[in-house]
Amino acid sequence: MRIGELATRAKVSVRALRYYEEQGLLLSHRSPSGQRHYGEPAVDRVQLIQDLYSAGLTSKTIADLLPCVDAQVSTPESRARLAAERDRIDSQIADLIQTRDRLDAVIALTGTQASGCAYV
Amino acid sequence: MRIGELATRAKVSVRALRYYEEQGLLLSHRSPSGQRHYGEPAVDRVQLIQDLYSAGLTSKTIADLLPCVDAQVSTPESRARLAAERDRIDSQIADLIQTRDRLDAVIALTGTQASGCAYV
DNA sequence: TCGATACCTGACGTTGACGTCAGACGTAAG
DNA sequence: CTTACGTCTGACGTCAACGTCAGGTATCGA
Repeated sequence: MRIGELATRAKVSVRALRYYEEQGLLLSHRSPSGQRHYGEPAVDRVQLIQDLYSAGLTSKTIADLLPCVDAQVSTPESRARLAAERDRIDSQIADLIQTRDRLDAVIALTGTQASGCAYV
Repeated sequence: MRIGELATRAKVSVRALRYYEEQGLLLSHRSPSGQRHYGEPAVDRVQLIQDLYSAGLTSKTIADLLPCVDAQVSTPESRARLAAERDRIDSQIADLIQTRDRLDAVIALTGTQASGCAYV
């Protein structure tokens, strides 16, 4: 498929896909005229890239780690890197849960007021 | 305390504190010469602000919601806003857990290789 | 064959949360 | 009183992940 279709199916912009390629996260076959073509697995890969981005990983980190995901091989360094990122995400989850609970408490408190309006 | 001490104790930069004030997230008493002074609760407040930032809230959103936290009062709109942000954080947590598990799987796979080095 | 899209490569613009620097004033220790 | 450090207000710089625009080429349905 071409870049437009991949963008639609993976729900990202065409610009984002070109950016991923620029960062070495996504490969494409080029037609003789230079247009990018992708296989089916590209859809999942883009999704994975998005997930890693939204988990707070940077392009460079993703570029470092994706080869491990691809080849399912790792050097001692990349294993450490993977574990470090996993731990970072773990503590990020813990922080988020704390913040969510704090928001919940606020909601509960402000909810107890009958109408709870500031200018009653 | 003055801004430098607050920065140290809350582990943020002086610049960040001035930025928070600029965004309406943090108040200060000014000495006659114009220097900022803070009370003890400011330390916790800065921590809360940081938590909300790292949960993905924007300055404006935080500025909208902090009055509810302070006064423990809310309008119907702010209650909806609080709930919306809470739900966003919830799904963010779910996404992070998925990504973490995916990383775990990768670690498990690459770990099975005895030494797992790419250039064995 | 022709027009409507889709795609290409630069390259500059955007946004948020600060970093950093300049130039001037405040404050505390000796 | 001086010296050194803390603080002040602008105001420009930064960085990542794209958005957007310009000018030209490709592809495809009718």
